[in-house]
Amino acid sequence: MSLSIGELARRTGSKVQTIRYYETIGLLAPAGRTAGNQRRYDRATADRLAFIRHGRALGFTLDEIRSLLALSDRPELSCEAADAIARRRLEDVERRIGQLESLKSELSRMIEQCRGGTVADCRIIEVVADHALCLDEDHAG
Amino acid sequence: MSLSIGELARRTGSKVQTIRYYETIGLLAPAGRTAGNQRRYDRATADRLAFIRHGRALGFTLDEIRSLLALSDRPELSCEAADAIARRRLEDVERRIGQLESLKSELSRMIEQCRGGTVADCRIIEVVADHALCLDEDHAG
DNA sequence: GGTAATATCTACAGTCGTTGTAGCTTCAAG
DNA sequence: CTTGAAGCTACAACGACTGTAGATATTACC
Repeated sequence: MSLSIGELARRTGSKVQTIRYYETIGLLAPAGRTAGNQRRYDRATADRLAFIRHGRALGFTLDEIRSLLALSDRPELSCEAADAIARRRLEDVERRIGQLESLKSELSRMIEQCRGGTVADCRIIEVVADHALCLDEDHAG
Repeated sequence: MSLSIGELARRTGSKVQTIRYYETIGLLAPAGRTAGNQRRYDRATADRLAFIRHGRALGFTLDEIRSLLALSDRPELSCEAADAIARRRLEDVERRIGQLESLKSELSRMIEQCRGGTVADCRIIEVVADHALCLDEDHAG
């Protein structure tokens, strides 16, 4: 099984440039080349890329993914490190959800109070202008 | 009332560079200068900056803030446009919350199933490696 | 007035994770 | 043999800052 970069992109839902980018930052090893200098990929690289893309979809940074990949190459190690990375990510996600919930209620309230009319009495402009009109102080993103 | 850039930064919770950045992209007008070429700010600019920072905290992009600022300068106009911008932002926030909730449950499930041990049987690595192990297909970026 | 610490100035590079572009070469199909 | 798609490299752009280097200005204190 030998894939061109385009096919690999299609199968993993990546863009061609993204794959090349992963190579330049060392997340993927330099691909083998055809006589005409085009990259060819094997199964292992395709799996690795799928891992990366799925990690991204789960919200991990490329650095975290780098660590997870390093771990997955050392199956005999304790998975403590992987656990820590995932927990850190989860905390991040929870914090972000909290922030967004507070934004959501602020925005909803602004929109609800906007009864059309002119900018002069627009609640939206007013609230953005004056933080003190906010219910929640917590939206410091 | 005439503020140095540092004092303005302190009062609005911005960084000095951020204020200069807003000037270079035209979000703030070029500031007046002292004889020694240092920027000085009046009340109006401080208010404008507070508007921008609060808009950012509410999740608006700088382009949206630009529009909101333009509107706030034209109080006689209908506030329909401001309403539309806020609604768009709210939809965005709600979509983002949905995504993050799905990530959150995926991550929690991964962590919960990780019982220590070695990487070889680590649920976290396994799930990142194989999308098919996910409950929810929906965490696409 | 002198000096030292702090603040400000400009200009530019770096962050993160891509995405887009320009100007080539290579490949596959008809 | 030609055409068009796909690949190549190298580099710039995105958004919204943040950091750095090296020069100048201001302020506080003696």
